[in-house]
Amino acid sequence: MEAAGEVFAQRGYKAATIHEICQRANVNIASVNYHFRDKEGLYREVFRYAMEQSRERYLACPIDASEGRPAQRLKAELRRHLHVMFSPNRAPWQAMMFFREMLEPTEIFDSLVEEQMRPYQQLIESLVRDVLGSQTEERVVRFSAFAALSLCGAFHSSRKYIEKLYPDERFDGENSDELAELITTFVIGGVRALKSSAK
Amino acid sequence: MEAAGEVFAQRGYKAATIHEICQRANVNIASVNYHFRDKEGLYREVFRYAMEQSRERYLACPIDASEGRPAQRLKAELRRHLHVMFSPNRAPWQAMMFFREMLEPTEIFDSLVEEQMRPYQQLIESLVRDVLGSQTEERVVRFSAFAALSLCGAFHSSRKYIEKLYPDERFDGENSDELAELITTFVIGGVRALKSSAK
Amino acid sequence: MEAAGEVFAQRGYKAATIHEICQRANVNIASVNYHFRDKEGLYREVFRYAMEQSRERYLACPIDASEGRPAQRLKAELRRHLHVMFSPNRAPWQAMMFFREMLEPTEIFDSLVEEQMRPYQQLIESLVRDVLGSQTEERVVRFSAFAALSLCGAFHSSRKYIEKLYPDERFDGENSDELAELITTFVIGGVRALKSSAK
Amino acid sequence: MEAAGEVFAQRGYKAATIHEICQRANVNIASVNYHFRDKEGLYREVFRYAMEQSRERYLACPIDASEGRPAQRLKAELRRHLHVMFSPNRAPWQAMMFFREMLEPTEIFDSLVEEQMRPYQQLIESLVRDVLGSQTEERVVRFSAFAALSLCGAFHSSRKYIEKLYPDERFDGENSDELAELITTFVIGGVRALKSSAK
DNA sequence: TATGAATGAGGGTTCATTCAT
DNA sequence: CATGAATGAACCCTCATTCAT
Repeated sequence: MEAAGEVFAQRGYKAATIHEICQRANVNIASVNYHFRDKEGLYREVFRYAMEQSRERYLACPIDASEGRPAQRLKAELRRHLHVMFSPNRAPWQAMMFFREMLEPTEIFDSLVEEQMRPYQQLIESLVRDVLGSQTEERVVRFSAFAALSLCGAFHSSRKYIEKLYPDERFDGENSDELAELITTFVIGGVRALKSSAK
Repeated sequence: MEAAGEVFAQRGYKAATIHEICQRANVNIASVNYHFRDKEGLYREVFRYAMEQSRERYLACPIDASEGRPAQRLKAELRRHLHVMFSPNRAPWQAMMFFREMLEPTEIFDSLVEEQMRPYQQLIESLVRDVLGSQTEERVVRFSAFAALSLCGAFHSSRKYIEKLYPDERFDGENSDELAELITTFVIGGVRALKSSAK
Repeated sequence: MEAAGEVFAQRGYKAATIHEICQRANVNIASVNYHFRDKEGLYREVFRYAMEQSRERYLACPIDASEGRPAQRLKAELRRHLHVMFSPNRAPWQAMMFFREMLEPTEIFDSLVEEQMRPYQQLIESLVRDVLGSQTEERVVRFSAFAALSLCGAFHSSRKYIEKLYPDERFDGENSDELAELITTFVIGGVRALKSSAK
Repeated sequence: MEAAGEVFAQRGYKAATIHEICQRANVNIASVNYHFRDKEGLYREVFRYAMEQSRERYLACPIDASEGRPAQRLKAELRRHLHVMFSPNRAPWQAMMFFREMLEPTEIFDSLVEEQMRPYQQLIESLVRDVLGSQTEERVVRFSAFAALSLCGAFHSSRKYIEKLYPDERFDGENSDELAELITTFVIGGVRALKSSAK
């Protein structure tokens, strides 16, 4: 029944109907109320499932370099992040659900932030801090980490827009490596520029 | 009836009810069908209205620098962009509607892209091209322009998320100037890094 | 505004909308309520108008023979009746409205019966009585008159059905004369058969 | 829920409300949409049901004479037809629905004609042909068959009109036998008259 | 545990009518 | 007289939920 997430992702919580969900899963409509008590219960469960899978995915794809110069380590981690995000065997609905929660947070948003996003955000922050030096203003570190991640996310969430804007260009999974190179280079450049200007 | 956009932005097209819309506007429910024929007609009209306002806002805030070094001109334009986006008297629902269209495009999305976003995208591209040099690969120019704009957008659209992540930090309109400084510095750094690596 | 009858005839009283009516007549919707007070008021007026026109039409097409043998006179009158009914310049909606009233009588039905149908029915009855002889049972006379008229009406009201049943046959206005010949012959034959059996 | 046909027959498809239907049947309004998907779905089903019942009714009332002279056989069949139509335990709404379809055909009308009416029409035609002789013009046969059946139908569908016209006379089920005698005599007379004139 | 039937709340839409201009 | 705007009632339909089997 986890494929019900597709519907939630595609339509949003309110617009998604358990009718469509159960039809895709070839189960009875009433079973939703039996197993999850509520439509909301189903949503919560699907969300938990998505977070779990997301965590596993990061664990399954280990950090490929914990050594090297700080900038190289940040680059490597961002490359991994992009790789996971654009992974072809990753259901695209999971990212969609996360995005929806950011636009209109429900009560579940808290757990998403705390359990999933903050830890990763802090990992990126530490890598950024290594690049910028330990005595850098915390604000700048946070800004950089957020900028780096949101940039990665933007290329994923705005796929449809980019497709429409540049029909002959491709900034998606098909040439994910080249995209990763562009993004990481850009981010590192941005981070270093902040380092220089902070002096 | 333009304040109906708030509901569309907050709830999404399907989940928004004309009941709530008309209640906020203190008008009869049936008036929607009279004036706009449809719920969809109302949505279209609200969207047009948002685009119109957005255009006016950019015209009202004149470009503050058409001279100076290329990087300075790009910085100035991004600063203006951020200033317009975080403008306190700007209804926050407009950005929200645009964002929703990017996530799940309707038939309206085309006009949004062509009339509103592509022209501005091209303006940024030309500024980026000035920084990178005219013989830069088109792909890199496009990437940089999109990255710059999406970075600005990210700090606006993820306000709630940032608030939750860093309750004591502020990356929003209240200190928009400082944010603009960080973003523009980051972007210029990123663009320059691409320039260097492309050689 | 008399062309509004078309809508009433085509859709029925309830299903007809004054919107469609006023659109066809190129007038304002509110004018209906101004001139006729009600939708029902409009209907009544249109009905009156139809009855008036129907009367005029019969007067305009005078009885072509008041002499000859009784059977010939009945035949002549039925031929005239069919001729009027299938008259090409006669709006088909008038018959339709009358038929609708027969299926679901409203308060206007009474006046239709008394002012319009009963007089004509009595005219046919008298012609039938001439054929059958004056001492014929009243019941038989009435039956024959009704049968004759309803037979004429059936070929008009069931046009669509006949078209579907016999796509290559035509029992309508285009060869109204031949149809009249068939019907009148049939009716006279029927009436005479009743005369014989009554003995 | 088959008693919903009463409402459709009385009011017509558009004017009939599922509210009234469900109230009569003492069921929830939404159940219509659950079982028949649509108001139209309900209509279709009710119509099918009516046709089914109509067929059964004819089977239940066996042909009472397959021998005798041709005119006697036609008479017998018409008598049976009238008997079925005026059968006291026959819901009057079924004829009404058929009649409505003839006046304003919907997409259902086709199946009504093909499955129900054409076969019976052809039966009557063959009986008429026996009376008239096999080398009679097809057109005359068709005309006679239609005239015979529409005459039977007219006395049923115009009951209310006849009641108003002759309040003290009765041409309905109560003395159905006498009516049948009148009609069949009339029809045979008409058919024979056509036979004579065709020579 | 699973399923088909039933239900009530709520949503969008239509439409006749009224009102102010 | 004419008209555009506004309104409330009513209708069909969807959908989450409950219930009996």
